[in-house]
Amino acid sequence: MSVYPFEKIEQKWQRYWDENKTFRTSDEPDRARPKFYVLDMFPYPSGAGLHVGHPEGYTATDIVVRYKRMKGFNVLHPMGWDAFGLPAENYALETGTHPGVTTARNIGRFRVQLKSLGFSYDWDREVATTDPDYYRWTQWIFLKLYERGLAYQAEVPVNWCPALGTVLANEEVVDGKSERGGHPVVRKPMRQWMLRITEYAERLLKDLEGLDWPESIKEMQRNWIGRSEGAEVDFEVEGRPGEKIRVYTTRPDTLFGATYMVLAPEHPMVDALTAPAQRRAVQQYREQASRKSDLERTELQKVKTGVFTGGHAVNPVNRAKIPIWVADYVSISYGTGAIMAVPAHDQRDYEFARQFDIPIVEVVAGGDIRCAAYTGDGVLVNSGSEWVSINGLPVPDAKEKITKWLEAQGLGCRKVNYKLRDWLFSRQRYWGEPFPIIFVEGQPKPLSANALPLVLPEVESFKPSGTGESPLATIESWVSTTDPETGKPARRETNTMPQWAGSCWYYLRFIDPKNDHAAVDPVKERYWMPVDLYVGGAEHAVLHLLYARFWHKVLYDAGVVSTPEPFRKLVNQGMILGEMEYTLYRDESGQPVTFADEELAGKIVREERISEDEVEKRGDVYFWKEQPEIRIEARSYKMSKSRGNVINPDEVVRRYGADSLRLYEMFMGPLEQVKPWSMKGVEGVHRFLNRVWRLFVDEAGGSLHSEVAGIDPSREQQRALHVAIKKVTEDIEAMRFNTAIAAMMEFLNEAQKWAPRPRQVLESFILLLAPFAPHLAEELWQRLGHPGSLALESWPAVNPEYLVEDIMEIPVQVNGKLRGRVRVPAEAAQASVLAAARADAAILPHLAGKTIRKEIYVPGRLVNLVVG
RNA sequence: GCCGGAGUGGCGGAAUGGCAGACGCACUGGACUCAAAAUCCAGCGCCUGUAACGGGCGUGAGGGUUCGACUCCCUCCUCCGGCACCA
Repeated sequence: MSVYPFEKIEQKWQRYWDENKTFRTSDEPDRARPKFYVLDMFPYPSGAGLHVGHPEGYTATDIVVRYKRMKGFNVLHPMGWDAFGLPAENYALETGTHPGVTTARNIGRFRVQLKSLGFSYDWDREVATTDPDYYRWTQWIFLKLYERGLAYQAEVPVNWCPALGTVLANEEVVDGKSERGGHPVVRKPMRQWMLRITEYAERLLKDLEGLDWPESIKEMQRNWIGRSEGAEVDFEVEGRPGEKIRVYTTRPDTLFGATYMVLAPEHPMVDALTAPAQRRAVQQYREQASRKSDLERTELQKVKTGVFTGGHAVNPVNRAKIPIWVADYVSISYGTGAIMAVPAHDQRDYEFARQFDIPIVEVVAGGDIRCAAYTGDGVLVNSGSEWVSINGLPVPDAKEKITKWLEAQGLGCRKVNYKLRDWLFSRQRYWGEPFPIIFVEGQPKPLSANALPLVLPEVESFKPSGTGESPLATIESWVSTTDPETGKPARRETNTMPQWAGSCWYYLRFIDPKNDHAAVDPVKERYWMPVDLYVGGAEHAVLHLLYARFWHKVLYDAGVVSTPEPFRKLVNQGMILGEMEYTLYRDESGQPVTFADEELAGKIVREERISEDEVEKRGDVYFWKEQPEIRIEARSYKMSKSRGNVINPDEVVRRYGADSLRLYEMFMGPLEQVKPWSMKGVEGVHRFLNRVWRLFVDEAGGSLHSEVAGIDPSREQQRALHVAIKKVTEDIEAMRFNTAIAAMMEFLNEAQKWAPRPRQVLESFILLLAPFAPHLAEELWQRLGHPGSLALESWPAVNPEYLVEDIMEIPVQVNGKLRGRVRVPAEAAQASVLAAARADAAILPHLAGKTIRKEIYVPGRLVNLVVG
């Protein structure tokens, strides 16, 4: 049961902050104060409303922001909406409701929910990616990309669903069928816009080094970019003088071990190389491959497939003739689309060679190629010819020598490759930013910047056009236009931009959200950038963060922004799982069974939720108390509607208040970690807030508690306070919110014993609590007699003088085992501490009859006596 | 398969070379109450002996470094996340 009127207090202060614009950040840069820009990943305003994962990161940043404000920083902390996207469009398809209507409704709900949690955003800076005043500048940035040759068109396969008459996003395709309806999906090439992110691959890779990001995220980006060093080598084609096949390899040292060559099925030279006898087989194979999606190609990896073309290539190092195969384990989009296959030293080539009985020649000693490919280091063997030899060299030297030789002979060259592909930047959808492009006589032409925004037109129906084009293609009056320069007839681009576009630069717009002359004012940009702290989910580890970095670098090159990287420090909050669940399994006859056995047997089992006290743990395993031989599955699951374990933050706020929700989410454990929800845990922190309330307010709830007095605090009281100040300050700086809260709980446990309670100490404590539970803190601050908000009060400073104790208790170990403790004055010297330890009653028996061989004293921490 | 991260009481977690289990939850006992809830007080890793009070074991497993290891090094196991024919 609650004693403190959190509902009244929270509404009161939310209204106060709103009306007084307490958290408004001035439009003009404030050079007198250091700036601090804290950004949350803005949400997609879904119809389901906020889930408990949102407030996790948002509370963390809010604590940092409120703390920094009190520390005297000029803080920027904005919020907005990533509002384009598929769900609204799909909803429009089902109900006929305009996505703009749905989006506005959802934004309204999200805003109310976020405000109800007391986050200190500057709401005057709110932006939505769907607002024409916003996407005008998204389109403008696209023009910058286009001008710089970074946007181009290409024919690219899409997921085409004939039954739905539309193109589907990858996540809408499940096992080759449409997610909605289960209709077959095929791959069909369509004209698309691409962004040349590959041009920035090297910089995107290199600039990761200087970022204060989690190592795992940097590593994921590095893997995604996938830089490799190697060589391109030209192979002549036998019987076709002058024609060459270029391959890419990271192992030029193994050239002498190349026993065949593989071309991707889509390789342009396949036809020319195919011998008449093989033509049928090759054609059939290529057709088959073209129908497979990338996923199928890789998922059927158990058995490698391929077909011999009948043609041969000539190995440039020894003039050996090797057969040319076509196989789909080689991809056209990486390297040159052709490889030299060295089965002895490449796992994939090894499998293929085994499959088709192709010779395997060892060229690096160290493995046993009869059993497996050897990819390790070693010394080169079998690697000489009358033209060149690398025998006897270790792998790195062999690479170097052969590459130099190839370059000198004009047969090849050093080459760096990336796994990163260009970014497919168009979608055949309505609810996205229109491209500021028209086609005049079939040629693309950018609109001029002052023609922006190109507003999304109203449309009769959100049904797909049926041709695979976006619904925009059906609005002839919009598509058909004239070139404003020449007056010639023109047609508009009907593709729209992907959802990533708007989120690629929103952090810049927050700096200057109302500017209608520029995306962002350069003076303000230089003041605020880079973002000092960016918090969001790890699901955006690669795509959003890589795309945003790419755009940022383009804008940097274009002189629009002043920093090469947008986000200085990045933190990922961990997912919040549902409550712990204990599951008992029963077979068809209702008999309880141990879940692991039944899973293996593949039998049908029925799940039954049971409560925690029906379960007992033995070792690492949980058992059912009723039948102790039956094992129970104990784990927590991702929250999902279907599992019915979703926690609604509104409900938590209603029952315990926003401060309790905030505090609980921070108290659960380290921010970055995955952790299960526990309603009991919410009650725990709620009790803590109640106790804080009762420290200040009497039973009747009206006035200040009579024990709160303007007296001088004792040394012990000062000490309790300053220990808390130190811990909370350090923990906020390091974003260890769970231990900061624990420190405040420890303080409260002490302070509850005090009567009377010195007001000065209590006031400092309220300031410590304020970033975590701002509503309660504001209310108590006011009741202590302060007019207005505490948001800009100074953060309490630690006085180290209060941290030292007069007497310290030093644990004493004998041979590393704790045997007692001695109490000595704080300033005691090593010799006297050791003497006290040796003389201690608890220690003496352990020293009896033994010699002290070594004495260790860690000042203020511990004594260890080594005896023998 | 490869790359990251993590394994600590009944549960969430704390301690990053120096007293393992802070803080919270759950649980047990007590106070208050006609009673219950709330609140307050006390206890709470496991085993073991006991009169006060000890002793042994213990941070996924095994080994190593050190006066001393949850913490550092090596090998292995399990779980989570990401990538997966990238030549």
